Amino acid sequence: MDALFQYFKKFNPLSNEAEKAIAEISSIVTITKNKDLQPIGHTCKTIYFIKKGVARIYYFKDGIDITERFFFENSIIARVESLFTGKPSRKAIQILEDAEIIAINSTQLFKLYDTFPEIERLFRKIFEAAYVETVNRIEGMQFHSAEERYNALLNEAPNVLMRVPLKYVASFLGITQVSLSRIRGHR
Amino acid sequence: MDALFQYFKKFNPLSNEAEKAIAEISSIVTITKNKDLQPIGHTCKTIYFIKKGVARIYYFKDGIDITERFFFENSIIARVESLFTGKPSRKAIQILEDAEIIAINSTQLFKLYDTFPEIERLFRKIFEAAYVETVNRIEGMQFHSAEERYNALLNEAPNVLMRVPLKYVASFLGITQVSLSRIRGHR
DNA sequence: CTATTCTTTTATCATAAGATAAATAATTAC
DNA sequence: GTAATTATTTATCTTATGATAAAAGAATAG
Repeated sequence: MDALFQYFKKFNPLSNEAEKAIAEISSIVTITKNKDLQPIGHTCKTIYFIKKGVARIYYFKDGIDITERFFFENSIIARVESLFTGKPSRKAIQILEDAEIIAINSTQLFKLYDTFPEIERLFRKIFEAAYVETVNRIEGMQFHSAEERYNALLNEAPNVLMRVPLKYVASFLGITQVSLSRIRGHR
Repeated sequence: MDALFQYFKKFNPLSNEAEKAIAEISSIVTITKNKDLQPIGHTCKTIYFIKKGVARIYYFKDGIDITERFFFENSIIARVESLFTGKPSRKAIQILEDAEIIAINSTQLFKLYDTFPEIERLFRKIFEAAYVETVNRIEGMQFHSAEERYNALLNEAPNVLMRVPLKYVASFLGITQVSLSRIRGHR
């Protein structure tokens, strides 16, 4: 649990009572490679924090498996388009390396917002930062060739390429696996 | 100002005092077509609400003008990657139709968060919704041909195509103006 | 109202990436 | 440790989109 509170400190340090309140609505989950942490079609009622392992959010478009994003140690995962709307998600969370995860019950968390403004502020800041990342990602997707996007990934997040099967990286970059392979063989 | 408070109601209704506090840090701006509401390089210290008019956020990549997003009546604009990080923005906000805009001083707004948790909650929800939109947009960008993206825009936001010069739409879709023109002539 | 500028379309050619198939290479299961 | 499965690469062919140039059309300024 300590890793989580360390992570929180970067956004908004919490009082002991607030930490305790979050600990009470959280649990530790260990889950093995290739398992789905959350399936497609379920409404997201949990915010996850990865202590160890790798995960991705993925969905199917016209029967093709598409990776929306990868997640590594010390980050928060949630299918926000479900979490914030209450609608079922068309996306799943899959574990790509055996993982140790902290699961925070979001229904109870949102209730804590009323009694602990500091918790509301914390998660406001966490999701503001995630929003910024997403906006920046759009910038990287507009008007860049597949090769440029691959090279950017190689520079900015080489761990993705080292820890994740390329077939998942391809759809994340918005190209086919074959194209990715071609690009990697530079031309 | 009323249009703004009507808009807020959809997210989190405010007390009269909170509305008054926001009114005090806001001002009305009228600005004409083609003007920049905020230039590139400035740090975003204002959250705008469009009462009337159209705007876009744009930036230059390798000297090419790229539209990140369009904004119409009854929506909030801010260059969040600057607003939430305090760093200067590489993006500008340009007015595409003579506009009437409410400008909220974000520095003062963020101070109000301490005295009015309801205001913090309101903007948390506004930006959560904006975050969800952005996540959904990424989905539309992965693995879709330019033609599919054009048709999606035509269905989901025909007002963009009716009120905005096509040269700006092209970069928004991630294609050249010439390609867009070709697609519009269906092939 | 005319000239100038800006926007959109059309045309041609070049190229990056898709589709499909098949060959290697690497993992996993037994 | 071997077979079976899964992942990656290589090859060929096709197609969508980029780049460039030029023409047509629309908007704006004087």
